[in-house]
Amino acid sequence: MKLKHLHSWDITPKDAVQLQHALRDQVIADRPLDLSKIRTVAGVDVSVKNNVSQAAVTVLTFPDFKPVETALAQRPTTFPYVPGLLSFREGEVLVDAFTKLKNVPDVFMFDGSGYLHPRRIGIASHIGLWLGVPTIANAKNRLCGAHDGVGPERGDWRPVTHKDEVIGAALRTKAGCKPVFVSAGHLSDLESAVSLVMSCLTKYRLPEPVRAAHKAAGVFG
DNA sequence: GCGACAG
DNA sequence: ATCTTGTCGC
Repeated sequence: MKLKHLHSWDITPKDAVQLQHALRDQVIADRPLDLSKIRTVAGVDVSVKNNVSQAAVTVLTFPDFKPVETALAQRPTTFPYVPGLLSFREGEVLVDAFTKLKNVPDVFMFDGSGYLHPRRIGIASHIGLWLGVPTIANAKNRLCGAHDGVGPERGDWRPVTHKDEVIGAALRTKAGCKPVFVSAGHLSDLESAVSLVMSCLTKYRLPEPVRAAHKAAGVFG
């Protein structure tokens, strides 16, 4: 698929923060998704092994999760892991994988945060600007913000707030397991993101698109 | 100053 | 993220 080249990935952590401030206003995180029109969903993930990053984008049919296509890409891992700057560590290799992707899905589900970010531009939102296609975020841990206790049943959730703003949701995707942190990416909104994640659950804590991408990224070839 | 901190 | 077997709990 074709991507929009918005900037270079060869920058310092300090300049990356400035770039986030310059890009944040372009992110659309208040646009509802029409779940009834979604026919394909792609999971996005990156694994790191011996200083080599491998990106995986796996497209699945929705809502039956049949595999359609998986695009992979590899690159030396250069940018360090800095909380809040994950998109600069995984962005370039992800763009390589997206460029190889033939089937453009209706929405991309990232393993990481989106609007739930100190500057409201986590990896799902940032890369969403390059994609120009709806994205949502599903993180396994909380990057920032706070929330009250989440109920014990699958589907229970509580808003995550940061500086008096609701930026995401702590969602119980499976009883007995810790919640996941859902947020809007780009061209989506929190409510739609929570609905889509819930619609992508089977018998595990993580939604199928993310599980599929994680599995594909972990196996080098 | 101290603690928190996606993957 | 990654290093790693068995084990406790819903």
